[in-house]
Order: sequence, then C-alpha cells, then structure tokens
Amino acid sequence: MSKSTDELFKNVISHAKEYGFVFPSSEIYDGLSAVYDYGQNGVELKNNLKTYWWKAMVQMHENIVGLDSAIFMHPTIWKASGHVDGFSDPMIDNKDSQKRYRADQLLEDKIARYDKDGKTDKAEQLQIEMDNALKAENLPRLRELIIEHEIADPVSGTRNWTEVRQFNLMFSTQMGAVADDADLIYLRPETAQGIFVNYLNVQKSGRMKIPFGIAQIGKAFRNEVIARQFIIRMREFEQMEMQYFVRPGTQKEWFNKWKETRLKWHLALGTEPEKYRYHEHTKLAHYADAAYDIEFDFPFGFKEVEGIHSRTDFDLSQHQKFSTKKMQYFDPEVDPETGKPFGNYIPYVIETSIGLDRMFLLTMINAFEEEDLSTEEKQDSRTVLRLHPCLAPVKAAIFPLIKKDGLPEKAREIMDRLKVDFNLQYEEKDAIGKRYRRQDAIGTPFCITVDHQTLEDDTVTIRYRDTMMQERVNSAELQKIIGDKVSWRNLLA
RNA sequence: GCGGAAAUAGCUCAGCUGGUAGAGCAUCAGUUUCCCAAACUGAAGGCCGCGGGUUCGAAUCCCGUUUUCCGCUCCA
Repeated sequence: MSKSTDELFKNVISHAKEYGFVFPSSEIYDGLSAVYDYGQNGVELKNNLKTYWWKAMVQMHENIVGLDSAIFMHPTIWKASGHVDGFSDPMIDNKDSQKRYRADQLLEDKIARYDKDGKTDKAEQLQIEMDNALKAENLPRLRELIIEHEIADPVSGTRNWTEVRQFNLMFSTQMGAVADDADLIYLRPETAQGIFVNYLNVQKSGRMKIPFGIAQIGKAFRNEVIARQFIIRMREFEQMEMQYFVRPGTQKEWFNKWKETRLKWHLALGTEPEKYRYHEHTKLAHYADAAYDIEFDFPFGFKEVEGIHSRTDFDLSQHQKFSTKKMQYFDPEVDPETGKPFGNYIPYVIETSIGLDRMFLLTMINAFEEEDLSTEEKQDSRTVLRLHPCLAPVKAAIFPLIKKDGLPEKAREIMDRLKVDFNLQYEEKDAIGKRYRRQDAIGTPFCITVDHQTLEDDTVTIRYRDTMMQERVNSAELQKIIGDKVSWRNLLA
C-alpha cells in the first residue's frame, strides 16, 4: 500500500467517525472487536444503498420478489447446508513455521506412521485416546497427545505448538429459557438459507414460474478468526442477496446474465470502470459449479464486494434430504425437443450476494475528496463527499443568509414545504461559506440560501456541491429541481 | 493465531532524561451581516485505552490486558 492510498483510507475512516457515518461499537467500553455502528449520516447512506438495490432487483423485475426471513433458523438447516461439519475442526498452529494444521489430522498421520513402523500397540492406543478426546471435545488433551507423541511440524521440524482451538465460524446461542432443555441454535452465517427453505412457500403463494428470484436484505454473523480493515470484515454484517431459480441446464446462461447485470448496477453510480474487476474462483466451494466475484480497488487492493455464484441444486437437494420434504418444482412448459412438459425437477440456483457494508465503504472511498481551492492570495481547501444525489444522506440544506430581518422565518417556511419529500437540514450558525463547507463534508448536493431578495420576489440561490456554482431560482421550482436530481430514475431508468 | 506498530479533547497531533495536560481545527453562547473554511469576545470539553507494578511522585519506566492499523495466516 502506498503512502498516499494508506493516507486516503485513514482519512476516510476519521471522516466517517467525525461526521457521524460510522462509529466503533461500544466505544466507551473500549470497543468490541470488528463490530461497528452506523451514525446519523451513515444510516441514511446505508438505507439509500438498500433502496437502490431493492428497487433495481425487486421493483424492476416482475419475476423477483422480496423476503425477510428470521435470523434464527432450525439448527438442522446448518447441517444440511454444510456449515456445521464444514467448519468445526480442532486447529493448531506451529509458532515457528506459522502454519496451521488440523489437530486430528496430525495425530492420524502419526498413527499411520506407528502402523508402518510396526508399532501397532502404540497406534491403537493413540487412536483410542484421540477418539475419546475428540468425542469429549477435550482440546487441551489433543494438544497433550501431540506433545506426548513428539509430533513435529513437517515444515519447520519444531514442536513449538499453540493451544488447540475449535474453529467454527458460526455464533451459537441457546433457545429456551432453561439452558438444560435448550437447543443449540446458530445466528445465520448467510442469509441465503432463509431463501432456500422458503422457496416453495414463495413460489406457491406468489404463483411464481421459473425462472424467478427471491431477494433479501439482512444481517448475518460470522465469528471470524481475525477481522480487520475497518468495515471490510465484520462479525456482524449485512448482506443483500438474490437467489434466482432456473431450469437445470440453463444455469450458465443465467449466470452470465447476472454477472453482467450486477456489474452494471455498480457502474451506474458513476464509478470509473477501472475500479472494478471480475475475479473467477478456480477453487470452487462445495455447492458451486461456477463463481465470480466483483472486486473493487480499495486503497489496500482489490477486494470482493459481491459474489455471483452458480450454486447448482446443492442447497435445495440437501434440504430435501434433511427435511424429507419434496423441494421439486413442476414445470408445465413444454420442452420443444420432447413435446412434453419439463415436469418435476429441483431448480438450479444462481446467487448474487453483495456485502452492504463493503458497498458502503467503497461508496465513501469513491466519494471522498480533499480538494485544493487555493488561489494566489489565499490557501484554501475543502473536504467533499461526491456522493450520487440519490445516495446522499441529506438532500438539501436551507440557510438564511443572516439570522435576522425575517430571513430565518422565510427559510423555515421553505423548509416546511420541502421536508415531506426530502431529508433536509436547516442551519443558521456561522458564516455562509462555512455552512456550505460543512454540507460538502457530508455530501449534501444542494444548499439553498434565503437572502433579502427572497423577501421581495421569492427567489433563492441554489448552490451545487460539485461545482460550487450558484443559481437564482424561484422557490416554487425547488421541489422539481431537487426532485429531478435525487430521483431513482437517474439510476434505474 | 504469529510478528511489528500505535492508543493523550470530537478530529489531527505536541508533551525532552519521571514533577500533577497543551496547540490547531471542530463544538457551544454572544458580537459581526459579510454568498464559499480558519474575523472578534467568552465558554465547555481529558480517570493521557484499562488494570497492576516500580517510585516521595508515572501520560512518561516495567508487566499484563483491550482495541486499532500493517505483514503473514485464515476466509467453509
């Protein structure tokens, strides 16, 4: 990371805090690792990003509908999805090589070696002890066995081991007031499963025909081993996901379509295309037959913002198996090749999944600019967030030029007329220039100033954030001028 | 998790070899009425991240801890 981009990232983080976008969680208690809160401006920007996504995905597509499923779900769902078994291994690190191993695998290797050397007694005994320790989830005992049997790291050759730790990315809690009777339940590590387990409910109640999609915005939780780089990797985060159910065999085509559609959504905000790239997964997850990430060029390098995955029928088939409920869809459409309906099948799924918090961060980074306005006479600069007007937390600020002569009253009157439609701010403190700069810092696209002339002819000046230029307009036109600029039509039409 | 660095006012930071906390900006109240920051007067704001130790005395030295950043690792 170069010095200037490092600086940029730091400045964005301080700016986010100073202007009420993002605060560290529980800050007065020293914070909580990798958890953040959104402040008064942050929540507006975040809500606007959600609206943009929801409108683009749900409202603009007749065959995509929304869903809001619960965070708590039946524990078996996570067995079916592979989250329970796939990520609950006892791990141990070697401090010298800094490599991480599965503790049970190291012991298995040792057992195999004992067998090979003809020390079957030792092999059997170790096998029993290891099985007992695993069954009892006795992690310290696993470490003792590794030490006792003098297992060395194949890389460093040393026996400088850390503690054995259980890695499970899922947070768990108890359901039911009495802990003894309670079932262990998990906070969802992804929102996708809520869609899969409801897909037939939605399909039947909404009379959906394949292909169709279900979209959801919601919180997910992952107990990351390490979480860093501000809001890039958080333990509690928000996803915007859409699962698109298609006829088997057509997944490639839909995958490509969504891959393109989703990138366009990003670029519509005005970001330079060079800031984005696709990244193809070569090592595919257990559920996928194709996977691309949309990556953004953050100050610390390209990082995933959104994933487009072809999940096959893995999830639905797994749920059919675990729940013993049929997950099939009857497709009445006639197959031109056979002349018969396509009939019953488990649909294939294309997933688009975007990290809202990452989207938020990249929006801030993109918008943030420290602009040098110096002239020969005077040094000057301003910090401006060049947010798309649709995304700006505050759409317009209304100022009386001075706070007497009836100007504040007039300004309030104009504000009252507009505040039903737009999120506005009123300010009368400090010199007018200072107020303009304050609004620049939170990305407000318009500042409306009421002056003495307003009292005579009802005109005001409207000052534009990006150009700093001013125009005098009739106050009756404000509704339309602001409305046109902040309309979702600019992004969706 | 390993290694490195850091934590002092809302923000950016100063505070020397230990002697009881400071600036700029921001904030608040007033003055000014000036259409693009930093005009004038005044005010508020800090358990110097937290806990322990050394010392007559710790923001400063030592230990622990938490949080953050960087590199490696991990990312089903």
